[in-house]
Amino acid sequence: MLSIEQLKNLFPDWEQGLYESVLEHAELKEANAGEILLKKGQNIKSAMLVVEGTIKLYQEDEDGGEYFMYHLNPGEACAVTLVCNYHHEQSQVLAKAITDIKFLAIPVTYMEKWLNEFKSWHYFVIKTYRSRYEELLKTIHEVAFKNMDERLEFYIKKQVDQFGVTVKLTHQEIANDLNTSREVISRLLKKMEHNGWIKMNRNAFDWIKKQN
Amino acid sequence: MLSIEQLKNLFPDWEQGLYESVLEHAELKEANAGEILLKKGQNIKSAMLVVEGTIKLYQEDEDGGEYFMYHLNPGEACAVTLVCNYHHEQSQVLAKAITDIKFLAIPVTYMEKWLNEFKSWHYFVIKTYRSRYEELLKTIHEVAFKNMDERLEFYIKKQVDQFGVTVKLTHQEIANDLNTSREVISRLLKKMEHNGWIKMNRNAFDWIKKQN
DNA sequence: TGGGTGGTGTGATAAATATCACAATTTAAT
DNA sequence: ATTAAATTGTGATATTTATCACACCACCCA
Repeated sequence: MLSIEQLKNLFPDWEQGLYESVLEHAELKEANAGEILLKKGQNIKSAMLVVEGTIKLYQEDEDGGEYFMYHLNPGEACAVTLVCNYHHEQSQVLAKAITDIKFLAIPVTYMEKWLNEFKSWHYFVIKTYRSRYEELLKTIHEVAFKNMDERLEFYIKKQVDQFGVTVKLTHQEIANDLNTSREVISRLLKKMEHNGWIKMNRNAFDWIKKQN
Repeated sequence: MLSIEQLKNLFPDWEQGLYESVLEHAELKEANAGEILLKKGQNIKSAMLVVEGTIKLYQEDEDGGEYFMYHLNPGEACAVTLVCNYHHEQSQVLAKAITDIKFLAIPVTYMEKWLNEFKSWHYFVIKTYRSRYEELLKTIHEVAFKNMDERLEFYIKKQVDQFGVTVKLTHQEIANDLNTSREVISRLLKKMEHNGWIKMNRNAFDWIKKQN
């Protein structure tokens, strides 16, 4: 299990009692890069708090299409699984481990209990929802108003923020995340290379565009 | 001002003290159909709880494009304005009165105070965020995966749920809400008419498609 | 009653993206 | 080293949506 100091580093705004209750009742789980942590339609039985690694949240179409929404990092919670007051909630989204990860799984019963006991848990839940709500707003803005070239740039920048200037993704993987085809991404990346925005390698490229 | 009974009807899950505090500190405001209640980039100084009428939440592009997200009805709160703990938050979205409306404006200072005093306010805020988060998920699903014909059907159904089977909107208004052009909507509606899904009139049409 | 005005219909064309086909290249495996 | 698999490049074509141009029609109103 985690030490209370580790918990405090990850979640600095909590109350003392909350740390103790988390240590007592949450389960520390691990998953490997590539594992699906949350399927569409799956019943939610515990909340997920990221301890280590990165999780990707995305939507899935009936025909297998995907659309990337945002990443979850250590110290963040999966809003979808914070189903206070709602039992038997079904997930509308997918969560996949991008790296090897560790996370705390909190049974829904305790999530509700803590709402009554810990103010800091309340704030944490609200803060989580608010920040994810804002991520979704950005996603809608992109997909509703922008063409693929701009959406690709937006996507790459998120990858760069997350993992650094070397983006280790194949064209196909990017195309999946943006619900388009590999050819489209290949052509747009080639154009970015001509413009001097990226330096391409096999299975990866570097983002070298100077901002403004 | 409202009576405490009206408040209880609108927000049945609150504590007694919360009703009283709302009556004391919230301002009951009115607005006419068509009025913009929240502009993009506007500083949020009070939360909006709908008492009467319907509010439309949508996003705006830099080039004037729009995209409809969801409606707010009596008993619901605008998630964007529930900026607990965050001061000087800027709105990323627009809110417009679709009908004449009445709403309660709650100063941010009280919103935070109530988080400490009333459990039911906490639940209300969390519930609000959760339901709006889910609306945004649906919106992303439509705009990321569906063609305009399906998005139009999805849109019309939301209008029907809100205002009944007679949709009183011009093709241009629908086109604005879906960030497309009037011609596209006209042609798709014509197709729906041929398929027997709608009966068209001037400035309005009836949704007559039988479900499944 | 005869213009406006706003709403709708529709063809022609352009632009963005999707899809198909296949070549070329790099890496991994034997 | 040689083959197989994965990745990328690229032309051709189809589909979807956007844009332009203009006709037509209903309704208000001076």
